[in-house]
Amino acid sequence: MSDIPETVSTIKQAAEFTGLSEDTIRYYEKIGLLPYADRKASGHRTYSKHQLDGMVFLTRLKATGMTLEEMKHFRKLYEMGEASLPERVSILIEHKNRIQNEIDRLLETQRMIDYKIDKFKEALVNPEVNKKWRSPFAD
Amino acid sequence: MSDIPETVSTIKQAAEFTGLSEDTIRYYEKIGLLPYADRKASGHRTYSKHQLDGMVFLTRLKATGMTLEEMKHFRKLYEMGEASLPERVSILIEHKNRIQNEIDRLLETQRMIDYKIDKFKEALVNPEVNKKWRSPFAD
DNA sequence: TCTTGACTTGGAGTGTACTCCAAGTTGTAA
DNA sequence: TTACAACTTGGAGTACACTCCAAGTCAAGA
Repeated sequence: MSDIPETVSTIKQAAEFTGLSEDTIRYYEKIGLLPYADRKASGHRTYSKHQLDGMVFLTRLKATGMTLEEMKHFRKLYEMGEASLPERVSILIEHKNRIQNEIDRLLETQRMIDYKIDKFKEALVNPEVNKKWRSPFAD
Repeated sequence: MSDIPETVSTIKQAAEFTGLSEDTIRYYEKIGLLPYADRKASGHRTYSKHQLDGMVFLTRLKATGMTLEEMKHFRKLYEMGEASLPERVSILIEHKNRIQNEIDRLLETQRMIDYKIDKFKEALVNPEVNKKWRSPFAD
């Protein structure tokens, strides 16, 4: 049952892999969203592949609207171990529902934009349309 | 060719209709995203139905990731009249594509969350799974 | 007329999430 | 060993989008 040695990355490589900036990674560690990273003798941070995967997971949650505070809470549950699994599942289900609502809103706005594009194109072909159909835009 | 009289709203009613706060509506006017509103003799703002529709359109663009600066640009084009129609169409098409990319990312994250939920549930039923499958999360 | 609530302005303050900087240390290649 | 890049820290600064406040004006009902 020995640990499989994992290749280890510098913060620069971690930034490249995750798409986060080095400053952002340090910032996430500073606010407690990422744990205090392993260090080389020099004090330089090192990251395992597993940790990089974790960071990518974070970027997904963030990109889908989860706040840093919510992610910190999720992380805290993770650190508490198996007992927190049910709550972690329910957080993920809740977040998935939020994503679904967001998708629905985006689709609706796409339909609205399509409608407007059609009207604009009509107005381009026949300027009279423009007189009858006033695009509602904040005037 | 007389103007159809439109019912006119106070800023409070505008806020209720659009979901924006009164402060936000004044802020949008202050930064030039909304034009200087019509006033009653008292100086109080008034809004037509058409203007309210325009504000709702703004909230849609905002909710789908357009920045206030981009919306200001779009508004400026609108004020320039018909000559700007082609650019307005291309901005909307571009924005629609951004929305599509966003939808794709959201769907992908949903699939990832489903995968994780499955794994969590397996771990709940059979704690041994938890030992073998380490959730990558920033550790 | 009095009171209460809605509205006005300019400007200051807030929350989120970074982003940058200075000053110092470490790693590597010539 | 001398460059020079990469890394470290704490803390300050920034961007965006509001949000709140004070001090004053206006409107409508009892």
